[in-house]
Amino acid sequence: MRRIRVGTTQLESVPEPKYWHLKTVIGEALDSDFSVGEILPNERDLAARFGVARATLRQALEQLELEGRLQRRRGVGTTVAPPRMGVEVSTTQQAWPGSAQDAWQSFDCAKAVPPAAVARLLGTVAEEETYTLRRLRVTHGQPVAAEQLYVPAASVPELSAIDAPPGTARARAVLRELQRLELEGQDRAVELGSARADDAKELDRLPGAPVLLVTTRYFSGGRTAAVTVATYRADTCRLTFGASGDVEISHHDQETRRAS
Amino acid sequence: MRRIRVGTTQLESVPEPKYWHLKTVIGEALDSDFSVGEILPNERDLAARFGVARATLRQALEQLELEGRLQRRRGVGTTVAPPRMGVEVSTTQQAWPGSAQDAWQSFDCAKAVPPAAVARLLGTVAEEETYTLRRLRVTHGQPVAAEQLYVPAASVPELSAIDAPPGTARARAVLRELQRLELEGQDRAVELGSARADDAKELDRLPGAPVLLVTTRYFSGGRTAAVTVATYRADTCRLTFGASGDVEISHHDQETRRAS
DNA sequence: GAGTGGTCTAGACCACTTA
DNA sequence: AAGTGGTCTAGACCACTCC
Repeated sequence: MRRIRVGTTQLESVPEPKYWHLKTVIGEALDSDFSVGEILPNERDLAARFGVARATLRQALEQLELEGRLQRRRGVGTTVAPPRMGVEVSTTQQAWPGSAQDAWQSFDCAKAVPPAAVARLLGTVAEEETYTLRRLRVTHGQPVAAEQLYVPAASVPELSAIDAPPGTARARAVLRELQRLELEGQDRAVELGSARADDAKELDRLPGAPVLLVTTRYFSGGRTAAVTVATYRADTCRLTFGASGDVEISHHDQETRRAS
Repeated sequence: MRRIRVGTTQLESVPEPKYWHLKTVIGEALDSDFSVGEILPNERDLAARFGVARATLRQALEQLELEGRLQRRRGVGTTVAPPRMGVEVSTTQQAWPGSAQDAWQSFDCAKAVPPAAVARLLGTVAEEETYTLRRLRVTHGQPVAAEQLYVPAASVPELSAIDAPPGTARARAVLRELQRLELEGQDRAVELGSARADDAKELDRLPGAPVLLVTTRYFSGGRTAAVTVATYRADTCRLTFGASGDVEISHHDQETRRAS
């Protein structure tokens, strides 16, 4: 976009996009001139101040929000976000969901046909209904993840569908039955996704917000006995595997000064 | 945006954004009418076909790309992306970087002052120089991750700076010294980030592209002996922790059909 | 040079929160 | 009612790839 000239000789072309440059400038300002929770000037003011269109300014803010440095709320404003919180995901010794106090609160259970992708993981035949629990993970008073737990009826044979009506009671019953099985192993995958409408609502985000999808398989009796798909807010969470949850990490400045 | 009316009574307001609806429609079309690698019509055509502005159409495509369903390349076009590849990140038994064939190829090593965030993890004093290796991870012929490895000089006391000049030779020397230490434990964190310019270039993406940052700490002698920050392409990678790397997972359809 | 996706503009209106 | 961020438009030009 800008071209640097010395005399009349064009030395270097700098096609660095405006929004990228803006992001850098604002990012540095956040480090030096703002503190956590502070509100920024509104987008129209900022755009005018930097002499760019609002759409361009927004592109920069979007990136900063993606990196967890800003928080924007419609009707309210843009604030400086606190550092991402470390959310433990590993649990060194493997355990069924619902064991002990694992920071999740169940609040619904129905029988439903799982998405094709989940059915494939479970190894169930298409259209087969499974228990489908819904749980929410709350940390420091903030909802950080919504989870869908899929348990084929075959995994909990002693649970009759008549035991409890759909709802929290049945959710507890399913989790209780799972504890009785021997957990032979588990498996995790993390990928980027965008929030479905229902997850977004529970996580207090807009639909389509970037999220980290954590898919876990639980093995028992030589089969996949259960599968969970957890949707973590990507803006506020850093998933930790091990004991690093208590350490402050911030990737705000990634540049490295070279020496030799 | 659209309002559904029966007679003159407004029954339900559907403020679902256009781009969100578009994303759904195109997503379904991808499942039924397109196969992996196929090229879509260009953005101007698509926008006209759906009767929206190009910016709106792009918002939908951006989301689909974020979810790993599309691949867009400037000057070329938009193609249907293959399912994300599972990339093993855990290594069940812990090991130093560079041990055995771990799919990483080192190609540089310099001494430099690490970013403040990394220095904090290492527990080094500010401005202290550390060995700074750069590695690339290639899977199926595709670069999937770029990594920065930080090793304080104190961790490899037997390595004299004069041993080897900066470059691949010194990189090998540092890794070799690390193997001689006893690894007492390691630690991982995963979070969302955007690609720095240098990483983006090596990963064949534009700067700012969404990436998964994997930060690993290696413990030895009661200290943090090394830290790595790996930048994985979020569009093409699914990080796996365990043995699930070989299984096909696709989160294209997440909807669940309810029953009871 | 033609065609693609990437950037940018200057407006408009909408949905939401707060006072 | 005022002010915020979210959505959308209709254009323009740029950087890149490929023929």
